[in-house]
Amino acid sequence: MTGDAPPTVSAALRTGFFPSVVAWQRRSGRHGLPWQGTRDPYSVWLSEVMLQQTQVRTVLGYYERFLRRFPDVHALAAATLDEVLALWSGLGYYRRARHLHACAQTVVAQHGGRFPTSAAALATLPGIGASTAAAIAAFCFGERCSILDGNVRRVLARVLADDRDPAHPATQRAWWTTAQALIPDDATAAEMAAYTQGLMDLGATVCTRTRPRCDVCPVAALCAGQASGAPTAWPRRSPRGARRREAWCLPLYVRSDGAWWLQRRPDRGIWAGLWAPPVLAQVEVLEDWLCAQPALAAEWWPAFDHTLTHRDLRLQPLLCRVPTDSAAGPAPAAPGVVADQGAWWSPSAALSLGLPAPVRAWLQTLVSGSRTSNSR
DNA sequence: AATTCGGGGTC
DNA sequence: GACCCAGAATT
Repeated sequence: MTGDAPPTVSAALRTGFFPSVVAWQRRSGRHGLPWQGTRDPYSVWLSEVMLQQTQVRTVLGYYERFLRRFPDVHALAAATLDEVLALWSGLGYYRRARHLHACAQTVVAQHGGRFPTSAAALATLPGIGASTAAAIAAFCFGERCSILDGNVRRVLARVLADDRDPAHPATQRAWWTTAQALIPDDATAAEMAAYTQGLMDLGATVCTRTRPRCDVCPVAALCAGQASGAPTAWPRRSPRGARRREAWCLPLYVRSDGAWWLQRRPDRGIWAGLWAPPVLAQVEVLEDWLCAQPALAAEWWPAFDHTLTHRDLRLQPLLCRVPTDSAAGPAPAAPGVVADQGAWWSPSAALSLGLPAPVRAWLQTLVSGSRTSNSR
């Protein structure tokens, strides 16, 4: 199918897709995930936000830990952002954690601690977009609304043999319309829950990216992609986006009497709100500083790479010691240090903070003493 | 409409 | 490496 018009949903699809997915989910879908088997909007919301752009396997450990610490929306709303970020540390897309916290506070302050019950109302809350709102509304309240995540986009593109660019907004609008049209007017709440889960399960376990298992697919008979014999031709690959840029990143680990100086990163940008050492973008700044203070020894540790969505970071850790009595005192006089945004932390305390993954990895390496430094 | 947000997994 | 993953917010 080509062009900008929404794809026509055939009568066969309109009548057959939904019940096939529902029946298949009940028989062969996933049922044991920790966020299943509940209609508690808080639990469902937490799982949906964690699962945004994140695979189930990655989320599993985080979800249980988070729910133990914050068992309901009131506990989460009463927490500090630092506590939330600490539990989110390593999961990435930290704006999600900030929105999660803000959303909990909004639900408590403006909705009496109860989540809105419609997708439209849910979508007005921080961090809840159209797809997440639909997931919560369908799972918890049986609303007849469709999700449209990466799995569903892939399934739809194949079922419709739709050649349009998945990244194009017009394509997304058309697929929202199609997805909605696949839901019967008389779908029950229980069916909506099974259907929504079934769409996710189908994309995750059957209609996979590289090796779709059309032989066990409940909608294979309705699928134009399968009929073509080459279902992996869809979804069409987007034209290459912007290439990741390389960036040097020189974290300056300042140590004093066993304590580490860490400071909170700005509210915007990479690793927003997390704790990290001062990060220099240019080595010259540090070298000038060191030349002026020959008594301080700086150690250069092996550089390593860390990939983000839009950056190829090349991290060059630097280790610097300052006099032993300063750990209880003021901020070190070092490049990049912002005194009122930082503090000294013991190793164990530091590792309980919200840290960027490479910072956590490096601190752990250092604390465990499994490596020796390259003194210079 | 295009960019900006992490980190980990797969092939 | 390329691509993807239960996307959303911002500009």
